[in-house]
Formats: sequence, C-alpha cells, structure tokens
Amino acid sequence: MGDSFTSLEQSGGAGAAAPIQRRSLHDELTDRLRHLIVEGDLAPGAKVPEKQLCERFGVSRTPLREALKVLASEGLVQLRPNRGAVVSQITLADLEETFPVMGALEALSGELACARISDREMAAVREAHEAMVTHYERGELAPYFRRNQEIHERILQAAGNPTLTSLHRGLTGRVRRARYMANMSAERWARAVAEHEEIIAALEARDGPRLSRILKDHLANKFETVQAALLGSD
Amino acid sequence: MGDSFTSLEQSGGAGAAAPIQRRSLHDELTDRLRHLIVEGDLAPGAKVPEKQLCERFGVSRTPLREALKVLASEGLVQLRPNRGAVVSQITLADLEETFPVMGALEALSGELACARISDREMAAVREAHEAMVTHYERGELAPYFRRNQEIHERILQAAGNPTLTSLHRGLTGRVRRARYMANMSAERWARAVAEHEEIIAALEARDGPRLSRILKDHLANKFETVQAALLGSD
DNA sequence: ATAATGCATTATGAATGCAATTTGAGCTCA
DNA sequence: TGAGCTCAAATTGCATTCATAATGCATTAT
Repeated sequence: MGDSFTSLEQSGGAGAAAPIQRRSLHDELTDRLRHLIVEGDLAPGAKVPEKQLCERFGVSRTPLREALKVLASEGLVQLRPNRGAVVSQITLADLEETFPVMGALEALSGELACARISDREMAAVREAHEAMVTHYERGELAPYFRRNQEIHERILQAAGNPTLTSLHRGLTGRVRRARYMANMSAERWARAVAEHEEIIAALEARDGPRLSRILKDHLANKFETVQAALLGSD
Repeated sequence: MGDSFTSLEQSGGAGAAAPIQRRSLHDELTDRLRHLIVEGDLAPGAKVPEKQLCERFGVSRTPLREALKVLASEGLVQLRPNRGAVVSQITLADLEETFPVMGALEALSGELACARISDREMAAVREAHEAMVTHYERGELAPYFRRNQEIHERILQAAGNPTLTSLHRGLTGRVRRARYMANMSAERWARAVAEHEEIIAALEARDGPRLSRILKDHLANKFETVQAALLGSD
C-alpha cells in the first residue's frame, strides 16, 4: 500500500533547480478523498456519489473512479458492482481484529527503534512526550491526542522501516474513523499516560524487547478503552 | 499468493443457486496483472505497456489503468507521471525491511492461532507438515515450497483475522517475486524443516508465546537464506 | 563525426459518450 | 391497503476521444 506517503519529504527546501512538482489528478484525489473519509466528513455507510464529488472537485469521473479503486484496496470504501461505492463501516469486530495487528506492528517498531534511534530523534520523542503530559495535566484532550499520535509516529519513523510505517498508517486511518476518543475515563487516561512513561523509559534505555512488550500491551489497553467508549459503558 | 488462486475457485463446483459471479473488469484485471507480476511474467523493472496489455486482454485502457492504480498502491508497480508504469524492482534492502514485518505478522498469527485453532484445522496443518517433510526427504523442492507455504497460510487462516491475513498476503506477494528458492543449501533446508517441527509442536501444545517466538525466528532465518541465495554465496 | 535542435510519432492523463444496470415513482390489481 | 409490475430517470462500467507530454528520428550546426 502506501509507499505513497513521501509527500512531506519532497518539498524540502530545494531551490529553483528542483524538479517541478507534478501530481496527477487521481493521486491528488485519492489523498483528498481519503482525508474526507478518515476525518469523517464522509460518514461511514454513506454512499459515495460520483457525480457530486466530481462537481465538488471539478474533475471528470475517470480520475475520481481511479481514486475510489485505490481507496477500496485500502479498505476505506466498498465497491458494489453497478451500485457504486459506500464508505465502509467500521464495526467493533473490525477494531477487534485491527488492534492486535497494530500492536504487533508497533511492537516491532519499538524494537527496531531501540536499535536505531538517534539522539536527535530521541530528544524529539521526549519533547513530544513532555508536551503530551502537560496537555494531560491540563485536561486538553485534543492536543493530548495529537501529541500521543506524534510520539507513536516518531517511534515508527525512528524504526526506519517504510513498509512498517506504511502498513501502520493504513491501519491508523481505519481506526481513526471510529472517533472513540471523545469519552475516556479519568482512570484509563491516567493509565495511558503511565504507559507512555514506561515507553519513554524503555526507549531511553534502548531496551527493545521491553519496549516491544509495553507497546503491544499499550495497544491492547487502547483497544479496551475504545471498546468501552463505543459501548458507552465507561 | 492466495489471490492467485481465486481464479480457480470461481469456476469451481458452486451449485446452481450460487449468486452469479459478476466481477467488474478492473477487478478481474487487477488480479490478472498482479498474477503476472508476482509470478514474474512481467519482469521487475519492465515497463508496463498499456496498449499491449489492453490488446492482450481485449479491454480498453480505462479498466486497465484503474487496475494499475491499485497495484501501485500495493507497491507492485510504480507510476511515473506521464511516463507510464514500471514493475517495481525488489531489492535486497526491500526484503530486509519486509521480512521483519512479515515476522511480526506471522508471530501474531501463531499466537492467535494457538488460541483459536480447531482440531480439524490442526489436523490439516499436521497433514501439510507431514507431506512437506516427505517432499524434503525426497529432495522435491517445488512441492516442498508449496506445502511450506500452505502451512503458513493455514496458520494464518486459523488465526481468524482477515486484516492480518490480508497484510501478510500483500507482503508475501512482494517477497515471492524475489525467486530466491532455487538455491538453498542442504544445511539451511534441514534447519528450516527442523524449525517447522518446532512450529508444529508449539501449535499442538497451543503454546502461543512459544509459537510466536519460533515463527519470528523462522522468518529471520528465512531472510538469511534469501539473502544468501541472492548474494549467491551459500 | 558528434552533439544539439526541431519535428513527427507515440504514449499518457483526463474528459466525454454510450450501453447496461439499478432505482424508484406511478400504476394495476388482488 | 399493499404487493407486484412497468417504465422513465439516474447511475454505473467501460469505450472512445481529445489534449498534452514524452520519445525517436532526421536534420543541422559545430
């Protein structure tokens, strides 16, 4: 899947000699649609009306349909022959099978990161962690989640395995759509922060196996949190 | 891998009541092209000539191009703006980052399988294992590999996690193209078989953590085998 | 002879057109 | 009333067409 995530890297401070950035429409559209879906602007279960979207983006159906095929291969939409695309629902069962996989991937990322992380990267993780804790103490949920996510992304980055990053990113996209974060109990939140303290400690100690274990458990706990939030019983 | 067998299933013994199999062209094409690439009929690095393929399959460029977009998102081809698609090369570095991820996924599959595998599934795995050992003893490489693969597929199946299966399948497709299996030393082969004995033992004992560890190591060793084969030094 | 330039050919990206399928409003008839 | 049918409108899948960029080749200049 997403070996197509290098968008940030390319635009680096190159001067006038840099190759002109030319993106194809379908590529651009794929990103835009993915964004619409992951961010919930297109509700799960909703039909994806080709015509409307074409008008909205000012393109013809061809590139839009190409984009839909790609999103279907990522599992974000489902294509029903002759009946158009629908934004795929994300069920509790989906999450139940997604989280262990994310756990396995993050565990690996932790192990690899311990072996390869640079001091600079470590400092960035630590900084994100401290910012996250501050947000936690202030009860700022959204910024907390952003920092939280940043930490996991930085660890993945430090692992230096694009395949791993790309698979993880795909799963994150799916999960993100569940929008569970609204209600998380104080207890669970505290526990998550405590786990993050452990993550940082293991990473600073470059203790791969330990970080691996912690991350796996962290994801398992996160799933329980999500489950509780979705069941509305926590 | 598995996606390449779906062509058989369709025509299989489905009864008259089975829903009529209506696949869209782009879907069918995606599978066919993927097959061509994974099986090496389209060589890595080769350009993908739209026109020729259109004639070959008797379709217009639209569905073919849709299929190419999907394959690009799977990493099997690269789309160069305005310059067409090329079958992506698989380098040693690619394998080096792919195998740990496969290892993590297989490790998870082992853990899940231990918790969920049925007696019937276990019997099938054991049967495949015994057949594989027989092929090993007879020095029949290709059938050995088929059975080998079957075992890992069955374990994945028993894990009951489609997301996991799907990610693993994607990586298998990439790796398969390396075509390393031709030359494997007697020593490495023996070791692989010994590891498989351990796999079966752990699975029969339903010892998830142990199977997990074995599978991870198994994949790491497999990577070494591949590496040795590709470097021609073993 | 070699390298650079301009032009014709070809391939690609996207829009449009058309046939097939689905959808659903209105109608029939129990 | 409502279950089933009919047919028009809308939607979809694919083919075709059109515009633009890349490639190959002959020509020219050095």
